[in-house]
Amino acid sequence: MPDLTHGDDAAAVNSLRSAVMRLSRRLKHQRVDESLSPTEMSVLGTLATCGSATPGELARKEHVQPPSMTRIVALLESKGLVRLEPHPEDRRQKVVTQTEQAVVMLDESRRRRSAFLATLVEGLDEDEWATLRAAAPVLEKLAHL
Amino acid sequence: MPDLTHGDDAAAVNSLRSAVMRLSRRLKHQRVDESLSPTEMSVLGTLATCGSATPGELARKEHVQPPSMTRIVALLESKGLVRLEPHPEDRRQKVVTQTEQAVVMLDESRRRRSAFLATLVEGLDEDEWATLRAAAPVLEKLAHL
DNA sequence: TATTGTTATACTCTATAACTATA
DNA sequence: TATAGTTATAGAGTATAACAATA
Repeated sequence: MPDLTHGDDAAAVNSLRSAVMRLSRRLKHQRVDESLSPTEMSVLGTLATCGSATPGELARKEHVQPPSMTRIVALLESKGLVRLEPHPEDRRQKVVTQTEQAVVMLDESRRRRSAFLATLVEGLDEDEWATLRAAAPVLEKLAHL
Repeated sequence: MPDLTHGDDAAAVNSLRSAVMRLSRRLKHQRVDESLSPTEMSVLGTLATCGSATPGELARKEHVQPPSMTRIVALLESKGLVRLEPHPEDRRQKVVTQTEQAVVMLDESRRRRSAFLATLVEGLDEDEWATLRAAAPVLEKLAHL
């Protein structure tokens, strides 16, 4: 448990916040599928790892309110990227599952995303990129805490 | 210049993108001043380092279109956080400068932001936090490329 | 009575297009 | 003719509040 009252740590926190906000604004524009928002992409990514989930679970994981997730899931279903099934035990809930089409799309899109980020990462040297690569899983953990 | 055709690098890029998007969504809600958007805060941060700039320069730095910056600058001025002066050499341009009030506000807010991020960072161990601290400046560089 | 999900509605932020003033 | 900034307008994404169905 880091001591955030320390000056350097506070500075790092501010630096991190600023960089994350700026980067996210740029990434928003680089969409795999032009018609899919970052959160919609993120939901597909989550489903790719956890298999399937209820709308409520997805809303909590993506830090979005339930009505927003309703809208997102409906849009993804209309595009054939997820399938909605009744919950086996609780008839209030639904189960959202990714379709084969979503798997193919996510896979196919990886190349394009890399292409854009490559243009940014090429501005880094090997050491900087190594630092960032090491930090990626930590950032993911932080985002999920 | 890293080789992004390599599988691990591509995976790191995806991990990075996902984490940055998720984190940014959460940070959006943790505002110093409830009435200031992330971009507005970011503009103040930029002015804190570069002193003053024209609206056009700010729009480019924040990766926002000029009309959006017009709105942001107008809002910041109405709150007494920036001052608008005529450009000394080009009467089409304006010079945006931070006020003393903005300096105080940014300073005062640092504690609060740290308080929130601390709750997340406390979920990391020392090594993870060290990794993230090292990556912060690289992320900033990447965001500015 | 509490919880899951939905519908209706409004708000915030940003973008594009068209305009004004200056270079 | 080109550039800096603005105004007007539209669109995307999200939130809150009120509601329906089920537990």
